[in-house]
Amino acid sequence: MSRMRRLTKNFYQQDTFKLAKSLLGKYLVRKINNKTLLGKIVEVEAYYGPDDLASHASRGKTPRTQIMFSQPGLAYIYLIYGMYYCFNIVTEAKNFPAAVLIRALEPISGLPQMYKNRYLNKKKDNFILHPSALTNGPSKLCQAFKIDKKLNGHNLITSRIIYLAENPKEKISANSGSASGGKPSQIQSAKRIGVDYAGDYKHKLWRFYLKNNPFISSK
DNA sequence: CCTGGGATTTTCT
DNA sequence: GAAAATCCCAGGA
Repeated sequence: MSRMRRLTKNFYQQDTFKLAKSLLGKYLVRKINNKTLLGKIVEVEAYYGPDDLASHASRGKTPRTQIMFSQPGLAYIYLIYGMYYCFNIVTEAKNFPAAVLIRALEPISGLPQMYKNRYLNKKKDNFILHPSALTNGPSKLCQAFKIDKKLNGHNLITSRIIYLAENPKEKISANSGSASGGKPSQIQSAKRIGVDYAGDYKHKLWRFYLKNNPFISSK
């Protein structure tokens, strides 16, 4: 793994949809007890503005959603279905609520720890599973990377324990899957998952993923 | 391949 | 009190 470079403030100041697509191929870095977990982002969803009925912010500023109205580059993490977390990156200037949900990663390093984080206390045979099962869903990747509400509001631009990075060699366009000279991955747009209640907004093609990537959560 | 139900608790009505 | 930006497992085709 060649040198990683942390993404800085200006990266997060792009508009939400550009940022969502730019995130594909970037890396999530998580430090726990001096050890590093690393995953490549392969699937995201945008939640945009006060009118987006799929967004928590469509019901206004509340104790939970106030972070979405905050500055770009913060982590928005919430509990879902009583037992899972989802990890988002806040976008857009203050008072305009928007965020990008990270839906799937390709696990890059620290896989043994990810297995532990996902399957501790469960009677699964860890090593039968394909590695994609570690992080091919928004709450799976939170388990694997030990992301929970303690990190809500964390600043990804300055944090030493959770942040985003890029590999300068992959600057133009992300490569998916194997490293051996593949063509640049294409970005596929699709409907967002699990938002059937969102009226017209359920049809928006605001999910983005790397085409044919084996680590996405769904086609 | 697909469909349906249970887990579990915060959040907002 | 209902719903939720999910996951996992069982059962049927």
